[in-house]
Amino acid sequence: MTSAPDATPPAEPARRRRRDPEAHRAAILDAAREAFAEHGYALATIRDIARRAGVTHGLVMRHFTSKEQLFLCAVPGTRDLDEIVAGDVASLPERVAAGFVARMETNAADDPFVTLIRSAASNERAAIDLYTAMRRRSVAAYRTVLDGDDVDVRVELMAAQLIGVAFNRYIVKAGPLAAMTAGELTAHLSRVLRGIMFG
Amino acid sequence: MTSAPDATPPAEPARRRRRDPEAHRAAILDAAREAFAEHGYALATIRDIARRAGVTHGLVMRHFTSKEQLFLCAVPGTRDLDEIVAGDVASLPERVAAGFVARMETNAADDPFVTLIRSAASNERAAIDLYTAMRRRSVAAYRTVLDGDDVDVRVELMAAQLIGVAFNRYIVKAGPLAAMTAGELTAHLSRVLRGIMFG
DNA sequence: ACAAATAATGACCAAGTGGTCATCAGGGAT
DNA sequence: ATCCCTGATGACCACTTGGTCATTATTTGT
Repeated sequence: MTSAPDATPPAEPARRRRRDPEAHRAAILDAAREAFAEHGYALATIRDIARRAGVTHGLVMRHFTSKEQLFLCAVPGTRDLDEIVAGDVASLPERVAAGFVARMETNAADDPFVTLIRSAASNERAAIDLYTAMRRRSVAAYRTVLDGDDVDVRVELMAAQLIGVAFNRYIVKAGPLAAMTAGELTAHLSRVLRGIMFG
Repeated sequence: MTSAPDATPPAEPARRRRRDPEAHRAAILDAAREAFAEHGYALATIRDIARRAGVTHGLVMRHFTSKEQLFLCAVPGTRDLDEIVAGDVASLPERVAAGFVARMETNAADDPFVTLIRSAASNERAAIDLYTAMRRRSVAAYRTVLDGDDVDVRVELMAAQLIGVAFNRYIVKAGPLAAMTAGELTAHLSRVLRGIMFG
């Protein structure tokens, strides 16, 4: 019976069992956002998430029932797009570019955009659904200020550009797009998005 | 008619052990290309590849030593880009768009482009390396016909556009970009690429 | 002070992974 | 025919995964 769980590693020998469901739940969600963005849905593991949150993987299951549920709870939809879109149409490309870069630059580490790109690779239903919902919402937002029957296509082409840029700069992190400054990126993106939107 | 021509009974009870290393090697490579494109590096499994190739997973290991080796052998670099690039610069965007769409449309199922996008999501060294090599080669090809100090950036922005489009149309397979015909896609892509390249 | 309620744990499970290896069998050379 | 090299197999290994559940420890109500 040497079932000693772990012979007191130097750090914390008497780690008292905390009892605080709300805090734990929040910690798990944060950890999940991080892990899912870092590895994508399929490759992120519940145990790793539990470790980051400082709890056991059993507790994660207790709170969220399944990996898919956790994913759905942790990864939010797109935020603040409406604010960016609102305004005069002429400068829309600049606002979109600036908004995108600002958002990604401050914390690409657990941005849903990155998460969904990484996750969609695995054909996981949950990820595809979230991605679809996100796209639908984007198109709807743009529709409030743009018109024309090919708005959808143009919005989609802009989204494609952003996906590609995100892929290179924030996922693969190599090449010219990853090397340039945020300002330069914004400038290039403004020009390209303008071309897509109004070209 | 009434007598069943039992050339191939539903299940093969006496599956004789074939001995044909070259054919098997080729079959494994084909199966690997397919599987890696379908699931990405991390999520593709050697056993599944073996199954598709009609051999045992032990044989796959025997031929390729490791999953990473198999990946490197199976996923080739970009082909035929030089031919597309060669020609008058004025119509480059159209040729690139048409070449891209033609290639993806005929067999996106095991295109290295899709494979690398799906694989890079998992931060796998082998995938990242292949992707980097592919990008380097692309830039080199374009450099033979274009000049200017921001060629690299423009090429990268075009690549980003193609990645985004590939992501929507051939990976997620949803939305306007997935719904339109190949011809329409080519037209849109021509316009957008032209804007990126010469805008 | 005690007991009921329940948050948290950790042992456990079946399934699946990449990788190893003793063994077997096909077929060319003799 | 026979031998023997080696292509091919499948049992096996250590490990990881998502998920379950009996136990244990901590609050809270009384």
